[in-house]
Formats: sequence, structure tokens, C-alpha cells
Amino acid sequence: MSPSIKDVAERAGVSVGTVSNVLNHPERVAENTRATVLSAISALGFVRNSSAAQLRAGTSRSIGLIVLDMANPFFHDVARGVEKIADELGYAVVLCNSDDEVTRENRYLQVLEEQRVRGVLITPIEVSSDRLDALRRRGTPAVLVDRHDPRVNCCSVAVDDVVGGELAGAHLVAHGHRKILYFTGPLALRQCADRLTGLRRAVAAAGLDPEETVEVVEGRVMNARSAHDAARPRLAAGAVPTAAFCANDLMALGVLRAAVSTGRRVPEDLAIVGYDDIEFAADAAVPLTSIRQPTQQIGRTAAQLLVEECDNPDTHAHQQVMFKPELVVRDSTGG
Amino acid sequence: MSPSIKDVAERAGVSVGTVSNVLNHPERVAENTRATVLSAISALGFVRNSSAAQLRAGTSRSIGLIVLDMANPFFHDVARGVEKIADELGYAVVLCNSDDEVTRENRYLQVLEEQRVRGVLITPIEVSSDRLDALRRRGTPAVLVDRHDPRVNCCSVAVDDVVGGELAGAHLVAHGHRKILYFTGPLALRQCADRLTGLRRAVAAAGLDPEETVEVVEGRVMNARSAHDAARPRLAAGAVPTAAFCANDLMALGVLRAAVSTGRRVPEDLAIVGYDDIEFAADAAVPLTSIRQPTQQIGRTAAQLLVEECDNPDTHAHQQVMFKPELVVRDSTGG
DNA sequence: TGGAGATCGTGAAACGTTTCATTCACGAGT
DNA sequence: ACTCGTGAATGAAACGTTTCACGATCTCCA
Repeated sequence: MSPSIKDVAERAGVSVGTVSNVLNHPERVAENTRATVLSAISALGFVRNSSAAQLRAGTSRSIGLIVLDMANPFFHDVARGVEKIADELGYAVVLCNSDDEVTRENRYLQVLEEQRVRGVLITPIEVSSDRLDALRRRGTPAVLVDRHDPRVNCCSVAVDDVVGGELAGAHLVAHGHRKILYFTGPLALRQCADRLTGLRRAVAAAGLDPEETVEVVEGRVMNARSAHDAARPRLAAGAVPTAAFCANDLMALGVLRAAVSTGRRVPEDLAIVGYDDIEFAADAAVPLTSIRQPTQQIGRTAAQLLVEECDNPDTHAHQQVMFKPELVVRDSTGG
Repeated sequence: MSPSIKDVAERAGVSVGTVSNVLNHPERVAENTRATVLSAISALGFVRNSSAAQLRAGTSRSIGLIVLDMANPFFHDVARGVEKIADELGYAVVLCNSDDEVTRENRYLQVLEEQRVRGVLITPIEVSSDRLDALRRRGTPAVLVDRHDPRVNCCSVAVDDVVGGELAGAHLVAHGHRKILYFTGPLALRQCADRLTGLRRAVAAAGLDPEETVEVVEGRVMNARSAHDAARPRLAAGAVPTAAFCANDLMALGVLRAAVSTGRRVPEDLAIVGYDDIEFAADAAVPLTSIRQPTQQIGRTAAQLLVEECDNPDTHAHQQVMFKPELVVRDSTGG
């Protein structure tokens, strides 16, 4: 089908080894031979067959990245960070989207292993994955993203969600709020539970009773619609809460809409704090106060850890990196 | 390093050919041999080396997808549609994000060609790409996504932006608006220009003078911030326009924020129509009327066209598919 | 009993690279 | 005149599969 290195060699009147050298070690071949070969290459439209190259080389220069959900700006930024570092270090990134489905996750792990990637960056759907363990046992390093390994068996990079909850709680309490709604997804998710822990801790630290001050509104899904629906009845009644903390920005937007449509002013009648500081947070009708995570940094660090492990499999020591989130104050809490 | 088919064969006491058959044509091998081989496989933790397989097979079962910007929900949905069809037809999708940089686009085209993908789906950054032409000339089919080929040399799938502009214009005119601001990105972009053409056409169709009715506000970038900044002075003055049409939803959100912060009520004082119908449009403080494009459908159709071309390179005839967008009415125009 | 099928399994070739030991050519140094 | 060294190119082996023509073994029936 497409021309091979052999065709190029023939046309240039050299051996295949020389053509290969032109491709991979240009300095080893004399000026004019190189020119002849290069012109043969472009005349024939030769494109290297990476399967053959990789088969022979035995090792690839690529890493896999499996994210939970490409629609989520968080993971998009993580991917950006990963690509940046990979680029610098000469690795290619194979991007996979598990879409929160275990079967997809497993399929991608299989594909990546068949492709002999050097390592894998992954936000696993479940805390422990047999498929992932098997991969690691066979010698492909993995780094967990936005998760921690309960057994400290591999590197991981995450953000401290308890601190995030505390930042939000302290901010609201400092503004005088004494009745705070916490809109959250399933508390079975570590992230949701940790943020609540932080919120309560901040409330307690201010000498208030968490039981009395914090009301938890737990929903199944974490989108704007569900938060809007959950918030409406609690706001319509002219009720007590003066503040809402939401487990992500989408939910915060939902609460904001509920406030607007029930005639409550933000932040005068209701202060709102979101989480993630997605792009839209700053551009909401009332710009949202939110908790920002160092997303790109997460990706960069994860990639660095992975490459470090690939390059020094023996001396490598696993690390659990934990970043601190940061509070971004905007109009929704009175700026 | 990792065990090969040969190790498996040895352990199972069969030939390599038989192991290969177990992997690829299980029906050709007897029940018990198959069982022996399978247990050898799992005992050794054998994972097929896809480089070798592909090298020998000569052809891969994968297609490339190069999108402009993974952060954009539009492309995310397109990707979803592509994956769905590819899945059904047994193809793997290699996802690439050119991030609007020509060098990245070219690098990915190179990588995909080296991997011998069967075909490429791409939203090219520039109308014509030499690298892409070369790829096609060498026999890798390509389908354009959200773009059209000026020379009708390959398949393409896009949406009619003129119709989108017309829908928005007709809707606003029907609601009595006689002074409409059009917030847009560079009119050099076909999409932006087409939407304006449609808007003017609708205005003219209602017997109004487009020159007088439509005021164009052209910005360099198409995000919420820029639209907000451009809108503020034009709204603060208690000025004439009663409606805004925005070239995308992000800009519409920016205009909405400008309206809220200058005390204009939406839709009473200012009606707003966005474009794309992104997820957030429905969840904005005032849910946005918007123009919806059949995004997943675009991805599905593009994938089908590509696979069709891969499977029947000879009988294949290029098609330029053009979908019609649809108006989604919500509160921001008085629902 | 022999022969025709059918059913399974074998073994070697081939895919397109990279690598590396080897050869070649040619000056320089003694 | 000879070795030595150096820079350049060669050619064959190897990477791990898949494929395919060919045996080997069994079953069935005349």
C-alpha cells in the first residue's frame, strides 16, 4: 500500500539502514546522502509506520490519560496540564473519556496496555479497580488523579476537600450567616462528604453548633436542574437560611436561578458559594464566589510524577500529593 | 519484558498459530485446547501487543477525530456522537484536540497517519490545509466537521448558520423588537457572518430596514467577558435597543449579566437570544432562548460517512450534508 | 479394509522498522 | 609501505503478531 522505508532506500540508492538513520539519527549520515534520502522521502510521500517502529523499539513514547468526563471543565484543565508537561518531555498523550462507565474504563485500560503505553494517568470510577491493579502488577505505572489510593501503592495527586469546605464555611460565618444550606450530591462520594466535614469544622471553630447551623440537602445528581428544584421550595417560603454552599458550581447556578425566580436578591437575601470555579462562575448573572482548585497544576504534577516513575522505576518512591484549594470572592457573597 | 504469544504457546503446549487462533478465531479451535490456552494466558498475564498485530494485519480498526476545542460543549457532543457510531461499527476513536493551533493540528495529522488510522474526522483550523490534502492524496479518507470543502472534494457535515440567524431574527421581530443588537466575534469567521446574513434576511422579510434595525457589535473574542464589556455602555444609557442576538451562548450570558447589573429586566426591558444551546443556557439565572444545533447528530453522520468511504473507497460519492438548526424558546425572550 | 471428508493443529513466512556488528574508503602518522 | 583511526554505509537479525498451505488424526461408510 503506502511506500515503505525499503522503497525509499531503493529510490535513493542506499540501504534501508541508512534511511532509518536519516529518520532517527540524522547526524550519523553525510550531508548529501541525507539530502538524497529526504528528497526520495518527499517524492514518494513516505510516512513512517509507527506500529513497526514501536514493535521493534519495544517501548512507546506515550502515556494514557483516562478522565471521568470530558464535559467537565475540571478535567479539561487537568488534561491541558498533562499535555503541557508531556509535550515538554517528548511524550504523546492518548486521551480517553470513561464517561463514568466502568466498562468503558476497563476497555480503555485494555487498549492502552495493548498499545504498550509507558504509563497511565487515571481518575478511577471506583476506589479500587482489578483491571488497574493488574496493569500495575505487570509493570505499567499509574498515577491517580483527583483520588487517593487507600493502600499507598502508587502516586496520586488530589486536592484537599476538607480545606475547601472550611474556606467556604469560614467565609460565610464571617459574613454573619447563621443558617447555611449545603447542597450536595451523594454523600457517599468522598468529595461531597469531605466538603461537608470542612464546612462543619469551620462552623464549630466559630463557636456555633454545626447541627443547628448547617442543613444538608442531598441530591442524586450534581447539576443545575436538580439543585434548582431542591432549592425552590426552601427559598419560596421566605424561610430562614441566608446562605447556600454548593458542592459544585453547576449546583450554585441552579440555586442562583431559584433565588432569582423567587424574587430573592443575591447576595442581600441569599449568599451563595460554589465549588470548582468553572469558567462560567465569573460570568454568571451574579458572579459567583467559589472554591478554586489548581486544576492545571494537578495535571502537570501528575504527569511529572508518572514520567519520573517511568524513567526511574527502581529508585522511585510513591508520593501522595495534596493541593490546597483557594477561595475566590465575588458578588454572590457581597464581594 | 511482558510475555508474548510464544510464551503462552509454550506453557500451553501448543503452537503460536493456535494461540493466535484462540485470540482471533476461537471457533476454529477445539474446546479443551481453547481452555488450556486461555488458562495459560491468564496465568501469565498475557496482553496482546497491538503494534505487532497491526503491523502484520496492515490495517487498523481506528479513526482519528481532531476537534478545535475540547472545552467547547459543541465539540464534546460531536465527539460523543462519533464514538457512538464508531463503537457500533467496531472502530476505535483516537481523540485529538488541536486547540486552534495549526502546529498542533499538523502534528496530530502526522501522528494519525503514522498510526495508519483508517480515516480522519476533522474541523480544520484553516479552510484548506496542505497537510490534510497530502493525507487524503495518499489514500486516507477525511470528513470535514462543521465546515465545508470549497472544492467539493470530500464529505462534510455542517449546520446552516444563515437559517440559524433567520430563526433568531424572525423570533425577535415577531415579538415586536425594532432595534436589535448583534453581538458577534470576527465577521471574518464564516459562522459569524452567516448568522448576520440570516438575521438581516429575517428583518428584511418582515418589511423592515436591516440597516436601521440591526446594529452590529463586533468583538475579537467570543466569550462572556468581552460581550459583557461591550454591552454595558450600550445598556446603561437607557438606550433604544430592546433585543440582543448573540453569536454564541457565552456572549449571551455576558449580555445577561450586563443587563442584570445595569438594572434592566430580562426579558421585559431586553430580550436575549443566544446560539448553540449549551447546557448552561437552560440553567442561566434567566433561562436563555437559543439556537440549537443537532450536535450529536453531526458527529454520528460524520462517522457514518467516513466509515462508508473507508469500506467502499471505489463506489463512494462525496456528500455535503447540511443540517438545519432549531429555535429553543425560553424565558429570556418572554418564553 | 480402505478411502474420503471433516476437524484440528502446525510451522514458516511476512509485515516495516531499528539496531549493531561489520565492511569500506580514505587520510594521517610513523 | 604500513598500520591506525575515523566517518559513512551496509546487511542481517530481531521485534510479536497473523496467515495460510500443509499435515495429522479421526469418523463414517462402502
